[in-house]
Amino acid sequence: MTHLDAPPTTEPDLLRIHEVSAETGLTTRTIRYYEELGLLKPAARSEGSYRLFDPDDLERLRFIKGLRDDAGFSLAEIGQLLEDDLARVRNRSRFRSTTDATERRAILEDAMGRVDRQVATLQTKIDRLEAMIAEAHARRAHLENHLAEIDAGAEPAPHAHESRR
Amino acid sequence: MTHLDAPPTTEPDLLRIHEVSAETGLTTRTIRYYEELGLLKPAARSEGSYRLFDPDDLERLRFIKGLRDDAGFSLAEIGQLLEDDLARVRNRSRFRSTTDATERRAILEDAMGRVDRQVATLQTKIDRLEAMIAEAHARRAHLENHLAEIDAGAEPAPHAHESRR
DNA sequence: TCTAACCTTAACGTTAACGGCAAGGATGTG
DNA sequence: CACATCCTTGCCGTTAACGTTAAGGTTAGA
Repeated sequence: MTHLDAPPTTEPDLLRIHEVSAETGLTTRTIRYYEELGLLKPAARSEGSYRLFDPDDLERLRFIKGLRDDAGFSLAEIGQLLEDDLARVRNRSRFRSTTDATERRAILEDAMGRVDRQVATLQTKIDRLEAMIAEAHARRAHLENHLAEIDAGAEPAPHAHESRR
Repeated sequence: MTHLDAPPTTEPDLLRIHEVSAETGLTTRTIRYYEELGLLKPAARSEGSYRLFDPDDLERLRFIKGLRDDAGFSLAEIGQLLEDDLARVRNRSRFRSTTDATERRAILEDAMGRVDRQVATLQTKIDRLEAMIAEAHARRAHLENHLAEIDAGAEPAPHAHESRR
């Protein structure tokens, strides 16, 4: 077992691809594939061209996974959503490179607009899902109605099949 | 006691695949593919083995499309959700074939359970999406915080965030 | 009846999203 | 320094979800 801590010589907490895989639950192949698609930037490379990932990259990968698994977005759609995120990261350096309050304001407001768009996209999906739930509830109510009729103990009206929806 | 309806010798409003396609926005190939996967039953066939669809089939296809596009479920997952729906349709004939109130109750309660499971599945997805929205709101709040600092005057507090690179 | 427009099955092609090698270089540990 | 592990870049294989002919049967209208 190694007893010396990693001395903070230069950059700390940079992970190699296998550790990132264990951390995110994505396979190394998938991570490389996402980079190939442009969803991720290499973060950094070691002397021997090993990929090195920082915490921001992990967050980004988890975000991608969430959009993919939980939201069911395609990688193309995720690419759109991440274009926003990517611009946000680029804005960080721009942000630090200026002290002009007006420009900083503009950058921040731009970033906020991007986040708002992400939220709107997700909200649209939620709305549709809720509409489907509402339909399901309608079906359920219909069944409950039948049940009540039976409990009332009689043959109900002819019920000429479904009417309009 | 109930007098019989007019004999439905020939069922009306049965659509052919192209009309169904126009009606649902799915291609004919897709509709046949869904049947091939078992997501849909042929409804009926003409003398020359043309597929004929009734209104229930249209509803089912729209439901499938909603699960696919809006909810982002795979066709395999949709198959699971529809197993419930399919059983529901089968139950209809069983339902009509009995007059035993107890059995009718059982069938209806079973159907309600299936609907409830569909709702739960959809709700799970909504919950995850809302969690992602919450994260986005957190990012937004962070940005707003920065903005407030700028508006309050130049250099803000040290800000022990992860601003170190 | 004849034909244009629709339908059938069968089979091969395509794209997205990876999985799985293979050949060779990089790293760290005894 | 030797060796076991990692990593790299290809490149081919696979599955899902269709698209696209091809070859031929069916329907409805003039």
